[in-house]
Amino acid sequence: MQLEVFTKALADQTRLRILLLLASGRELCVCELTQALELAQPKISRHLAILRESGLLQDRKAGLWVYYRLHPDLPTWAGTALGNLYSGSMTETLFQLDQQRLENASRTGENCAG
Amino acid sequence: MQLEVFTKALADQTRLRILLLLASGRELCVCELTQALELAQPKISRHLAILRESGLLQDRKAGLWVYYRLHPDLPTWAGTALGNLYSGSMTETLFQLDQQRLENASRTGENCAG
DNA sequence: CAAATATATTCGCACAAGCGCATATAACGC
DNA sequence: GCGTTATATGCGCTTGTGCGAATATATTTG
Repeated sequence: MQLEVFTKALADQTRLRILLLLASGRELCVCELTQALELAQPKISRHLAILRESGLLQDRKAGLWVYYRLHPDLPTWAGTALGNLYSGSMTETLFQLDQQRLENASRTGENCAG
Repeated sequence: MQLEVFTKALADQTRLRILLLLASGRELCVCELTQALELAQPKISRHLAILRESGLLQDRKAGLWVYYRLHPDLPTWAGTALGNLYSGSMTETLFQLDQQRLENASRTGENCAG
């Protein structure tokens, strides 16, 4: 993982929001992300593709769904840096709401044909 | 310090190189940075201005020189994240050479009318 | 095979960002 | 005040980047 690739991947709000939801090591499918971020699906998919091609995320297909998680080969410094950014996100409403909507969606299990 | 401001500030190679040289808490003047990065002075100055306006750096004028350092009000998570990126930079020649050229310049004290 | 659902991709566009070059500003020494 | 050194800024240009809207590709179900 090249440092500049890493920082450029973080430099977009949508990608940052996605990464913070995955920072804990959690695995999420595209529709869960669209619900949590309340953004159009093509937009999410395009940014997920960028993160995958940058080596930050790994995807796993399961039937109709595609699950994304932090890439297991991510170097330690990168994972740790993400954790620091997660700390920094605690004071910003935007990111907090993402987390809440994610919890709500996975608790109620609503849609994604789930 | 807003998370997105922070990540966007890091998303340029020149700014990343500057920040990694300052990550230790060290204070450097513009001419030391131009020597270490081997880049044109106006380019360095413009990126320093971006980092200052983003709240990442603080400047201090001393006669003919302007010294830059990490902004003292930078939140803990930001400083720690920079430290992690510094770890990530250890495997990349580009950043290593910056550090070496900086050491050489400050050891020999060459120029900057020094 | 058809319909439905989940995800990915293409396209044209608008805007942001970085660049080189020239020049402006500021502080110092004589 | 004048020249010199250090730093900052303005300008035109080119490239990159994100966007919305439409469409394409899978996979499942009936």
